[in-house]
Amino acid sequence: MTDTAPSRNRRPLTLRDVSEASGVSEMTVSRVLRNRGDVSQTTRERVLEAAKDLGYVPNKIAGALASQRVNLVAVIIPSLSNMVFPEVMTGINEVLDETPLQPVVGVTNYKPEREEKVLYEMLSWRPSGVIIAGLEHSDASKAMLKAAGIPVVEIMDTDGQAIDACVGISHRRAGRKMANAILKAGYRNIGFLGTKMPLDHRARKRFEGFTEALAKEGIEIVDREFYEGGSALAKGREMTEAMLKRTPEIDFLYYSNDMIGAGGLLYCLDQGISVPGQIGLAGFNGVELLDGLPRQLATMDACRAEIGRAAARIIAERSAEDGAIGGGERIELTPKIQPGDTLRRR
Amino acid sequence: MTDTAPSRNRRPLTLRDVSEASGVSEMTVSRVLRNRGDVSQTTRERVLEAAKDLGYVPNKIAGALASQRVNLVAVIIPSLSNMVFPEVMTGINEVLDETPLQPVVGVTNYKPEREEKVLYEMLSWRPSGVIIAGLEHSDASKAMLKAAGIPVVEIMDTDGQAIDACVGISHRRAGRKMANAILKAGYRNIGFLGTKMPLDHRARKRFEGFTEALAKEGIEIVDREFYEGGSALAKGREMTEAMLKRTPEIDFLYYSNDMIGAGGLLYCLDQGISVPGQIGLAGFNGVELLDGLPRQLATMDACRAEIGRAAARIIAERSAEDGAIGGGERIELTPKIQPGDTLRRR
DNA sequence: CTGAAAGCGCTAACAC
DNA sequence: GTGTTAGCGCTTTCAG
Repeated sequence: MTDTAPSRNRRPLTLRDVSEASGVSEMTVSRVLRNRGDVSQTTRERVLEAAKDLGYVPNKIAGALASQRVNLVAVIIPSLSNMVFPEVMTGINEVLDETPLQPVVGVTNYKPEREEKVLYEMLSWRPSGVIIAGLEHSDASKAMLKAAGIPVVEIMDTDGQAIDACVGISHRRAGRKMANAILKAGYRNIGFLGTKMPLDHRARKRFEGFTEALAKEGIEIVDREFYEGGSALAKGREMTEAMLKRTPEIDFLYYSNDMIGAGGLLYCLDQGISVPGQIGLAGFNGVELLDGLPRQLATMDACRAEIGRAAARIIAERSAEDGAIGGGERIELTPKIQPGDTLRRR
Repeated sequence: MTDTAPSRNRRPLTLRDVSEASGVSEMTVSRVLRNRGDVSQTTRERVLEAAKDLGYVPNKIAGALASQRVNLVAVIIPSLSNMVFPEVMTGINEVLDETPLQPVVGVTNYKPEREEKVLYEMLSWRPSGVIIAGLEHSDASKAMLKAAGIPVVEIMDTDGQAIDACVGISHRRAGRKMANAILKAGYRNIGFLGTKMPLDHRARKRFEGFTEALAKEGIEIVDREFYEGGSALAKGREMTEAMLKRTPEIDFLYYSNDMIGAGGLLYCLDQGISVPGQIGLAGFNGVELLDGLPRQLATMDACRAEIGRAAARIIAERSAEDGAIGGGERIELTPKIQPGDTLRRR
């Protein structure tokens, strides 16, 4: 803090510093640093060396203001601790890495008011595009997205009205598909276990599609249970135990995600319940994380990485064609059932 | 795309638009929107209404350039799919939510050259501070961090020389501690299972501390195995099987993370191996995710959330006192052993 | 191939 | 309380 204090509050270097150090005009320095326009080999080298010597880092704020171009893509998702969104991010990164675009993520914790705030904050940096999870947003959020004048891709879900482009799966259809597979396998006394989150619209839609398809065959869920908080694995265990004790005639358990499903599976194995003979089980998501359990849980791949890739591609393409908006692309992917070892085969 | 095409390439609204719409000077509009300085109640309302009507979103780029202030904190981490970094993020968010600061995350995938690129990219937005995982960085990265003139907090690890501030645990000490606990429990034929990643310095340091403490008691690891890629749970199973077949005298398996440890645990239970009697097991990280397994794996809490909180606090404090740099705070947290059910008690 | 001038949209620092 | 004047550090545009 005294004699050897690190240079504090040092003025950051500017183009002008590089210009003076290299004896080349600011403009030419700028051209060299951006690889724009023709610059002679000699000046180029001189500039590069000066910049490196000084440790110059360009100021993107100024650059963005001057060029009216910001190579940022806002990515707005509900959660990171979910295992599903990191995979979406991977897909997004994969595509954006090939472009000048950079993702910036914001997390909403499934709260509309947080989404609104995060969105406002991100839009105020004037990104080149927005990738946002879900089709349900507050009116204010929708208004902002429409007014932003940049490409908007809503991801994960296709059941509803998109603002602009949209990439995802139909969760309603996914629920129906699983219901039909379960019925076809001969199960009839079905219990449902899910999260309490009323704002997880995709889980809700899966549930709706599920019950709807059962209803079509004149079947109703015999029991249901919802949880919140805590370790999903442990919760899956507890809920399964509670439900099986309460409703012993159950022969199938449908879980709204793989983690609680895995908990249930472990419980059943512990109890010596025969799976999938006595009881069948299924989850949702296809999380690779769980490969390695004693049995492979039946599940459905949510196409996470592909959703990320497709969304990023849309932004990248439109951004290349000068930020055209309103393309309205709609990509519905088709999740496949992975029967694993917990869904009886007929 | 034709008649009802959404307004494309609309010029974004500026302060001037709000100024004109409300009949108040740009400066006053700016004051209202930032809650700065005294503005009469009437004009304030008039401005707010105009801004809302128009759907004005301030341009932070221009604001940041003019004020030389950017309320962004760069957070640079190796991975998101790890379960450990999301928890660090949670801690960071918790603290920054109370401040005007906003985290922006960059992911390096454990690659120094990517770290360099991500860092450069982020620094070029002139953030108020940097939180970066690890103490090992390329020379260029170190130079950038030193030259940036902003608070830098290196997190997760304290074994080494920090650039500025530092918050974490000593992984070497953590490794030693676990080794001593294992020896004290009476195990002598110890195998190690870890990741192949040579760039995961923290795993490496744990391993070093571990073998060092064993050596002090004249003991050497009897076998070791490293993996890469794939589902950690499945890999843990496979590696464990391979090692136990190869080296049947083993009585303890130390895993470099909880996921492979859990795989090993499941394998042992499958095989009817008595845990922790016949074989003891331990992992590292204390991932809550795994609560709910048939047995609780012995592990060590890495203090992830607290690390995030402490790091964010340092940035927030220094940022409040005008971005002072070189504070050099050093916070070493002490991870505790959670013996769970897989470490014999004496 | 290189340079000079004029902003980008906002805010700091003053006047009034 | 409110308005005016200069920039912030870069890039665009146009002239050489």
